[in-house]
Amino acid sequence: MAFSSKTDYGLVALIELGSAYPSGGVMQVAEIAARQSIPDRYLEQMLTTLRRGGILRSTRGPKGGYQLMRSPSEVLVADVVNCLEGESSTKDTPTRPTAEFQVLLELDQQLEAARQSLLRSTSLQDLIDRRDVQSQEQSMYFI
Amino acid sequence: MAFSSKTDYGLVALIELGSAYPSGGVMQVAEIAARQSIPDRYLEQMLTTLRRGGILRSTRGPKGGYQLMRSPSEVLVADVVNCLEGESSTKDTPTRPTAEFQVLLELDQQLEAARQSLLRSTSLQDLIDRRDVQSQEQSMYFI
DNA sequence: TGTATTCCCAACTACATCGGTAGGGATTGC
DNA sequence: GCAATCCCTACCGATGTAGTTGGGAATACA
Repeated sequence: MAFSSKTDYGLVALIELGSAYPSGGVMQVAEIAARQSIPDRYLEQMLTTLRRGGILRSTRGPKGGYQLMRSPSEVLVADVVNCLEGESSTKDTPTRPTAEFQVLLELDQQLEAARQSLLRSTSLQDLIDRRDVQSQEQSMYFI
Repeated sequence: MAFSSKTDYGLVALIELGSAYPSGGVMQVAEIAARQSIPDRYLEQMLTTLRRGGILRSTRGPKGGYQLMRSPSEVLVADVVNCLEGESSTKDTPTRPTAEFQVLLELDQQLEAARQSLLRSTSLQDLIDRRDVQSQEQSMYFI
């Protein structure tokens, strides 16, 4: 049960922006899209959503772009995921009648709680660190 | 992030069959479907899948029906969920190139592991017990 | 002031999946 | 033989996913 492509794209974009954060931290859609080989006009939509969600700020015109509102360690993966996949509106459970369905509802809430707990315990900075560790390991093969 | 209706229907059907297990434990599709108010011709498909998955056994003809292959405490919710939603084949990750996507893949595997862990720690008998406890609580209101 | 650059907003499309319906066949008990 | 039951497979409409596209509005810079 993977993330949707929206969520994936949004997260990798934020990893890029988070990596740039210490040094100014402004990047343009086209730049991020090129580095990650994803469609730029599509990525634009995710960044717009993240801006509306208070995670990014944008500047228009030449030399414009996007940057993080907070530092990478203050952005939780849960924030991002909820922002990006909360999108498709408003499906509250139609509440099936029987006790059996009720039990499944509880089980489902248990699963969702576990998921949120993991997502809340991971920050953007954690993802950046993992990427850096991994890149390091990768380069070891060439020694 | 709820279960699909297939998974829901399959699980409630198994709760019904599990409750009947001590006393013979044969029930017919139409019977289960009526008790849970779900479309019988649709439920048929889920029970077929569960039979192919080795969770149910079936008998045809008059007085036929379905029954559990193992006792409810030997059937894990993980078995059922994997059987029912493993269905729609063939989606192996197209393996995105960058290190950033790799990190997301790991995170996703972490989430999936947590989910499976919870589903593996819950048996059909557990669900039956929870339903019974809940029905008990429900009836307390009428004292 | 003009113009290129960048983000902004919204509509449109192709395709897959979901939830369900439907037709007809195979087995079995009576 | 015949009715009950499961079995297999095709089909269908609605919804969601993964984009594409067509413009508009702000801004740096000449």
